Parts: sequence; C-alpha cells; structure tokens
Amino acid sequence: MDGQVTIKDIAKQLNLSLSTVSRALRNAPDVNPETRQAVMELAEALSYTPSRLALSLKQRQTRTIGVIVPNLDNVLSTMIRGIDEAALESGYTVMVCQSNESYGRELANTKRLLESLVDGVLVSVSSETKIFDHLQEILKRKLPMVQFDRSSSELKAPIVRVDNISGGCQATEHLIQQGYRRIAILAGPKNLGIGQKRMKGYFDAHKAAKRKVDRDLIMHCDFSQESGYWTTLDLLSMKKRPDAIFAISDRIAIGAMLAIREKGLQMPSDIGLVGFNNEPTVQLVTPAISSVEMPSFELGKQACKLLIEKMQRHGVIPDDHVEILKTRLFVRPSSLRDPAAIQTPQRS
Amino acid sequence: MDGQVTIKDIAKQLNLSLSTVSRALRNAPDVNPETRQAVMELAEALSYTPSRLALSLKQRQTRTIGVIVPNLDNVLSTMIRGIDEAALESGYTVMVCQSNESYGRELANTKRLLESLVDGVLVSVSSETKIFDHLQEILKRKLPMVQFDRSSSELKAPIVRVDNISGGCQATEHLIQQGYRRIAILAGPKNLGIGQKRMKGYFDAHKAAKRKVDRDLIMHCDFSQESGYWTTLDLLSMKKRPDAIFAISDRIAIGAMLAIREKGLQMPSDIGLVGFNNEPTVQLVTPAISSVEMPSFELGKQACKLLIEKMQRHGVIPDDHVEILKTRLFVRPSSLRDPAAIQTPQRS
DNA sequence: TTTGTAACCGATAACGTTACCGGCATGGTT
DNA sequence: AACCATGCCGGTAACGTTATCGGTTACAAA
Repeated sequence: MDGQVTIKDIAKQLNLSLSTVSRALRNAPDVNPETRQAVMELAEALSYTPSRLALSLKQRQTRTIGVIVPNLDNVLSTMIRGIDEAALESGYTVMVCQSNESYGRELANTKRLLESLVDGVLVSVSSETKIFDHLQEILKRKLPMVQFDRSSSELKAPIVRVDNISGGCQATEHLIQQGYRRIAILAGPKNLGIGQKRMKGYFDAHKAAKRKVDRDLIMHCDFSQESGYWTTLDLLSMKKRPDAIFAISDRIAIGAMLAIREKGLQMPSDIGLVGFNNEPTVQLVTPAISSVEMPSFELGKQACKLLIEKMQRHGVIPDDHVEILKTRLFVRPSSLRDPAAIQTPQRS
Repeated sequence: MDGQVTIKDIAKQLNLSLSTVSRALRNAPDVNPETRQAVMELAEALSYTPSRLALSLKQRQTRTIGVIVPNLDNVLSTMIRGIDEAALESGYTVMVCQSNESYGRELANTKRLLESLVDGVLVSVSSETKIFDHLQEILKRKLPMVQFDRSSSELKAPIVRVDNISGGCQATEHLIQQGYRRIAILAGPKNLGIGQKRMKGYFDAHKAAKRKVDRDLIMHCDFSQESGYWTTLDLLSMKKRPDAIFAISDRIAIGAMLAIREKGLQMPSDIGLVGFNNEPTVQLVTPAISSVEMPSFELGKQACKLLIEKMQRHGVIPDDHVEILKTRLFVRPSSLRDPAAIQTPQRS
C-alpha cells in the first residue's frame, strides 16, 4: 500500500500463499495455469518489481560485476562499453569505480565493492599502484577476477590484453621502413608492464632490421601530456637528436607534438612521430599522428565474457590464462615520408 | 568456515548472542568494553565484512545512487567524477548506466536500476529520447531524482545545469565584437532544450548589438562530428555564406572545422568559429578553437549533493528547483581577428 | 529486607524472496 | 478395495542484519 509492492501483497489479494505466488511468477511447475494467469495479471496491475536485494541475499549472488579503472579516458570508456554489452547479454549489471589514478581511491573502491558483494571483479590497475594488497584481498576471498588492458604479474588472475610487443614492433618497423635512423621511445612509467612490452617490440623491430638501439634514446615518463611534452624537449635538445619518436600512448604523443612544434621542427620531414591507442584526437591535429590502434570495445567485451565464464563454471579458467588481441597500425602524415610505402589501411 | 564470515560466526566462537555482536560492531551502547574489544579483534582476525545486502534489505535503503547518461564522453565523465566525489563524501555508491544514446538501452537500464533498489537517480537525458515513460515510472515510485546538464521540462524533478543562455550570448557577443557580421549557428537537435537555450543567447546577443538575425543562418544538426561537418558544408555553399559559426558543442565545431578546411577557407580571417564545452581537443587543433567552458566537475558534484539532500530531507527540495552555474568563454585563434580585444582569460 | 536502577546480554521478529517438505484431493491401476 | 501417482497448494526455514523488548545480575538506596 505504501512503498514497495511485494509478493505478499499479491498473495493477500488473491488469497494465496507466498509460495504459490513465487512459483507462479517464476514460471515454476506445480501451479495451476489459471492461478498463474491471475497472479501475473495482478502483478502487472500493481506494477510489481521483484526485489533483487532479497533475491541476492537468498542465493548469495548479486549478478553484479565490479569494474575498477584508473580513470574514464577515451580508451577506457570504450572498453567499458564493451564490458557493459557483454554483461547485459548475460543479465549482469556493472558497477564502475574510477580510482582517478590514486591509490587511496582505489582502496576505498575495492572496499565498497567487497561490501556490496559483487560476484566478480574486472581490474585495470592504476599506473601509480605499486601495492596490491587490496586486490590480493579480493583474490583471498575467492572472488573471481579478470585483469584487462593494464595488468600485473603479481596478481594471480587471468588477463585479457592486446599484443603490446607486436604493437610496439609495428610502430617501430614502420618508422625504420620510412628511413628514420635515430628512433627515440617515450616508454611511460618504468614499472608498468605495458610500457616494457611495447619497448620490447621496439627492440625486436630494431633487431629484425639489424640495427642497434642507442640507449640514450630511451626515455621514461608518465602517461600525461605534460610529461610527454617535457621529455620530448629534453630529447630534442640532445647533441645528436632523434629523427623519430615512438610514444607508447597518444596522450604522450600529443605532448611530444607540442614540443616538436615549439622547436620549429617539421613532421614528417625533420622528425617522425607515432603514438598508441588511436584516439580520435590524433586524427584532428596537424599533421595527423600515426597511431597503433587497439580493439578497445572487443577487449572489454572479451574480458567480461571471460569473467562471466569464470564465475559460472567455477575453476575452469586457469589463473594464468592470458588472452591476446591484435593491434593495427594507422599510418598518417606525422610519419609518412614516402607515400608509396603505405602498407596498412587508412582511416579518414 | 567456507564463504562469507558473518556475525553468527563471531557469536559462536565467543559464545555470545547475535544481538551483542551486532551492537559491539556498531559501537552501540549496552555492551561491556571488554566484550566489544574481543568482538572487534575476532572480527579483524576473521576479516569480517558486513553484508551491505542484508543491511539494505533490512533498512530498505541501499545507499546507492543510479546515474543514467547517454554516453561517456569527455564532459560527462568529468561530471561523473564530480558525482562520485560527492557520493563518496556522504557514504554513497554510484552505479553508472550509459544508454549509448539509444532509447532501448536507457529503458533496460532504468529497469535494472529500479530492481536494484537505488535510493535515488541522477539523469542526463539522451538526445534521442522523446518518450519519458520510463523516467516517469521512476518518479511514480517516488524515487528521488535530479536532472543534470541536459534536462526536460516534462520531468518534474530539480535541475542542475549551466546558464546556457548566457553561454550562447558570450560566444555570440564575442563574434560580433570581432567584427563578424553574418554569424551562423549550428544549434543541435531541434527538440533539445539545451540547444534552444544557447540559441536564445545567440538571439539576445544580436538584439543587444541591435543586429538582425538572418534565419537562413540557423541550422539544426545532431551532436555528432559528422553532422557538424555536413551541415557546415551546406552553410558554406550558400550564395551569401556566413563569416562566422557558433557551434553549440565542440564535437560539432570540430566537424565544422573540417568542412572549413576542405573548402579552403582560413580561420579567423575568412571565417570565425566558436564551440561549446571546452574539450581538450579544441586546444590542440590548428587553429585552436574558441569555446565556452562549463564547470563540469562542479556541476556533477552539485547535482549529486542536491540529490543526497533530497533523499535525506524528504520533501524539502521542491521539484521545480533549478540551479544554474556560470559558463566562461575561452578565446583562441579560431575567432580572434583583433588580438587587442581579448577580454577573457586564456588557457595554454 | 525490599526496592530501584543501572549495566549488560539474549530471544524474537522482520526485511522480501525461494527451497524444501509435506498435505490433500483426484483419478487411474492393480 | 486398496494403492499409487499426479497436480496443486501451503507452511516453514533460511539468507545476514538490526530494532525492540524483556531478562538477569549486581549494587546502592530506602
């Protein structure tokens, strides 16, 4: 009569027991078709909504997935769209918690997720996170967990990510092929696996082309545009400056672009530039920046599917399971000296 | 022993009743300090986590806020950061549902939110949404609701938004002051209040400067870059083409920029351009695009605070309450013919 | 001694739902 | 006639928590 409509209300009005109403609503057997009909109609009329809360408490599962991400930039929000889609298809709800790259926030978030009793967790670790206690706690409670995009080997949980080595290789190969000889790399934070792998690709490409890497051209920075800018200024004021830069993220690449502009250098003639992620912005700047694209939407979707499988078929997915998706290089004017040499599809 | 640690486990191990343990954990009175100590310690040792589920069921409130947004673009994700911050401060958890600009998705989402028994809802209506039945349903169930950013007068719920009229006026005033005479407006979808208000500002500015508006220069389009591009091409092929464009969103403005480039026109000499939102991208393109900034983070935070107040002090906030935040114009080269005429602070 | 009053604790019901078991007709088999 | 299966329904307990009430001590006041 006042707040929530419950099966009790329906039972009372129809002179039925709770059990019968419950069965009728769930299409369970052992209920007269006429009775069911009556229940259904009354439920509709009262606009009855089942209480997920009570259900969750009873069956001890919430059909909710917690997602922990460092922020909501372009790439991640695309991944979350993928996650959301996969979740919806299986009747799950997602709860997104952004840590804003802060350890404290990530800690508070995991606590809230644990309290809310999510059935599983998707994690993309923050770049600042060096302590994994809170995430280990999740594992200790035997909550199914899957890492996506950024991952850590300290966490014994399956991983879905792109082939960062191959991606780094694609970018570097392309620069070599375009005749660049002193290729610098803006490799991101030192401790992050994602950067290390893309750098591995950078080395692989050099090795395949039988070239040496000049260690001075390897620079670390964080993921911000600012950091890319300052680090590039350093690079460009070297006595033997690089003639190309591979930035392991587009944000960094954009910082690099600003520094290059400021130094009065021209792309691609004086210097070549390739980024990573293929964010929309890199197509819009002048010159448009080449970038390695990752299938963000599919990555999120795949990670979510994997988690759901892990939750439902308990123990089938091994914790060292790794799923790797392919990247794809988009060549644009920032690194294209020889127009005849395009070997990948163009966009826009 | 197996899954969840409950107060029952603690009670059993200490030979106490559930009541006592519950009281001890809640710092309630009527419990011996020593007993409390023991309970606390055992709880810690067993790493007991209270079940929010059970609690929610009992007190019939979840301390969760549902957020319904059309997508997760730059502006909205900033607002969500603000929402999240305000929620955290008051011990609430947020659940974000993106409708991807689709009515069907928005419908499924509201259903899920209702089932999950959120305590309140924050809504920014999708641009495609013309039917409000699902949101009306929320109101019918007396769930506290607040609209933020995009709003509809059909929904009897408080609103937190920016002063779109003044924002539109700022942009137009500036263009007039820079000597532009035929100022077109890309006004977004016809039915959306946000566009109508910014257009109102556009008219106001003309009136204040005692100028007439040429109705042919008013064009509607949707919020995509594509749409901005095509509509601008139309504008530029008019016999008496405009010499400036005010786009009511940066996405649209970027589409316009591409069209302008394609026609071989120069900004700001041949044509001026001003956008809305001040997304990071508009600073990076060449020339950088002037834009009206809105305080997204504060807007989200304020909307959330208002909702929380509405939830806690039931019935104090009237449904026609409207809160309006100020906008601010950032002038950049795309519309700056006369460098002496900068009257607003510059960024970067 | 009785009475009062703290201080502390336990039993029970309830939140909304479902799983499990048991009961009562009905109607068909041996 | 006795038996059993089947169809339909109701009662009860449980999920984990807290609110409410009532009970037992102990000790001081009358």
